[in-house]
Amino acid sequence: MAPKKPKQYLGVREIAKLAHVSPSTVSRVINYPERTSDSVRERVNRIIQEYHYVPNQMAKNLFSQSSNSLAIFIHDFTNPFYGLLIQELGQIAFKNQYNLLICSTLHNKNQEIEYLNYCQAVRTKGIISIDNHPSNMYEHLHDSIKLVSFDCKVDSIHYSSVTSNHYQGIELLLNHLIQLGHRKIAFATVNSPTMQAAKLRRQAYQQLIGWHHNLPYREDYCQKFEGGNRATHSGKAIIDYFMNLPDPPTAILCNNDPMAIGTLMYAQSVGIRVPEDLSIAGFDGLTENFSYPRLTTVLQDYKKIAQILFDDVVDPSRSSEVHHDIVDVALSIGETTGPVKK
Amino acid sequence: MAPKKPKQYLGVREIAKLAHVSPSTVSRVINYPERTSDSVRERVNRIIQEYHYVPNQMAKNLFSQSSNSLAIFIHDFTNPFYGLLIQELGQIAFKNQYNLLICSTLHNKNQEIEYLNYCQAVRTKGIISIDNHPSNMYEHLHDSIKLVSFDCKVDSIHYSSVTSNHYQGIELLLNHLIQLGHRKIAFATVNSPTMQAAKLRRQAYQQLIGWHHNLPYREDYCQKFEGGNRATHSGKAIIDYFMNLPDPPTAILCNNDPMAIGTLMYAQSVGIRVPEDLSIAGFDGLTENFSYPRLTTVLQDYKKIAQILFDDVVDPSRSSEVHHDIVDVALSIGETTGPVKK
DNA sequence: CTGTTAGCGCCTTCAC
DNA sequence: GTGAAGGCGCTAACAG
Repeated sequence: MAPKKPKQYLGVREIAKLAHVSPSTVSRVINYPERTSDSVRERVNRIIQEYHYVPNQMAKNLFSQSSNSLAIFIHDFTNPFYGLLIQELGQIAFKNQYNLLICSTLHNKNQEIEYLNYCQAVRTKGIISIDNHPSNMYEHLHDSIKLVSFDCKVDSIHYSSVTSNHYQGIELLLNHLIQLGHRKIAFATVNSPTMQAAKLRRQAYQQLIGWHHNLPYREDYCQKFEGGNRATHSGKAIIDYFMNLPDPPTAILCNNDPMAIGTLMYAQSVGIRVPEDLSIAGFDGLTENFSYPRLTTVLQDYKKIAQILFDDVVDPSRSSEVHHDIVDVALSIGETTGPVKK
Repeated sequence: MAPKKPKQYLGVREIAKLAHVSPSTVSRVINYPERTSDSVRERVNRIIQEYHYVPNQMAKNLFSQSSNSLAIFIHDFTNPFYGLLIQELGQIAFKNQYNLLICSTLHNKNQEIEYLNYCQAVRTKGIISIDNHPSNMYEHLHDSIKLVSFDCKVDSIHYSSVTSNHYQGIELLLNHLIQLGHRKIAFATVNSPTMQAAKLRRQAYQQLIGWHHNLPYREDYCQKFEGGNRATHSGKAIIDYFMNLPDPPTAILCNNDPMAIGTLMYAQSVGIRVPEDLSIAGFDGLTENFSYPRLTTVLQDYKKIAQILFDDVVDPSRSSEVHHDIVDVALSIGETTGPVKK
């Protein structure tokens, strides 16, 4: 039979009529083929293919009381690390027959609430909240909706969370720099109060700096700069600020890769040699954030993070209780860090 | 009443019972409040709020025969430009009560087909295909599903498309460079055969180079390098190749911003001054792709693109026929292009 | 192995 | 202005 382009969606009943069977037999052929006779199965399947029958998922959903969907709440879609994470989540979801609903909230509280309502309306299985600001918006969330957050602080008693081991990352960077002889290590953080990851990294720096060879913690070495979309742009401000201090640092840790790359580029453009004059390191670990020379940075294990986020939401053995996972990171030594200048 | 966390989803019937009205009255209060008396409306609304009643969207969908959803087919999620585009699409969709289904296909044909099937199963209103490779997978797509593609070539008779005016972009760049005195202008393209945008940019370069002051088209000035995720990494190869030609160019156009930034960084790291020794320009126009010095590039109008994509799929006055829109671009002159060295 | 029946939760005629 | 009845498309229990 020549395939025909359908003009109108067919239902089980039409297919049943065409195959001279009952609707439930059609349903059975699709869902429990082993419970049907060969002859009937073949006949029905032939009709299904010939007419391009596609079962109405909405009816299935209604019946099963679930939409098999996961919602992703995210603010900044243009952050490539989050892109990678969502892509990975998409793959995992696909394998498990889930689909991903994108709720891009752009820090709009009303939008957040409307999306949240929609998630309940479609009986979403779970919500994965990425880099979302703390909020009490989840208080009326239905029990059947699991919520798990990445890189953000929510009600830790009721909801699970996953985060990279930012502390470990900073420690690895500091160890590396100190081995290279650095003692004057600055930290460029971001001024966004909502980013939990940034806060943790900054705290790790503040705590660890004193424990390594008893370096003094200096206020002037830990400064806030513009982050988010404009992180790379902060490079100029970072160099201008730190290199004009009376006692400038010999190494600068940046809160994330874009900031580090901006810093690197600006340093080079004003004649500061990296790493001969200044060492620079980032945090995130995206292959796309490649630079010349290659950036020393901390790699986050996005695959593992995605898997845990997914399991926390759909795997019954995990989702039944609240977890707070911290995922190991790894140091990636590039060419932007080197021995301190004598 | 103290708000109570629901243990189980309520239906119209429960609400109706609690408010001492019939289910249809509850439905009417929600959908046609003006057709109800004040007293009943208030009473029902009070119960709805008190019990956090959320109408089951799946039942509504089943009844309305539509899921009010749009699917986005995309390969590379980590491209920030596509992130920006999807974010914008998400905003437009939200305003119009649509939701976005993410189908991240990663060049996997089977996955593409399964997603496509799912889209039909949920009676998706439309599919927006971003940077997708040409394929005949759409041939059995149901008539009610509108398809529109961005930056990719599909069956142009049956499906609409939107694309930036790549030709215009290249022309603006070439005019700019020629005004600066450049005559030896190279083009670094990508080796991906599936990217329609790259192909159009390369063709524009090849055609235009001869028309501007009768510059000769030189094979050796138009070369392919690695693109996609590793575009930035191509910087070394680009510089190594072009600058070692017997007659090296004075300006390099790159197919996209990441390539241009990689080229810029590598050039600087090996002591080539930009723009004094070499002019470099990109294409895409993302604020995140900021560099020092600031990159000369072509800005794509992602807001307009998103709006057209959306309208092509849901606006009946547009979606009823096939459109092929080409969106104007703008030149953003930065500091990586300058007068040619004498 | 197959057909009949009922119902998922909602909406919309149609009477009253 | 309100209630009763039927159906959207599918599936699962229950007969045969």
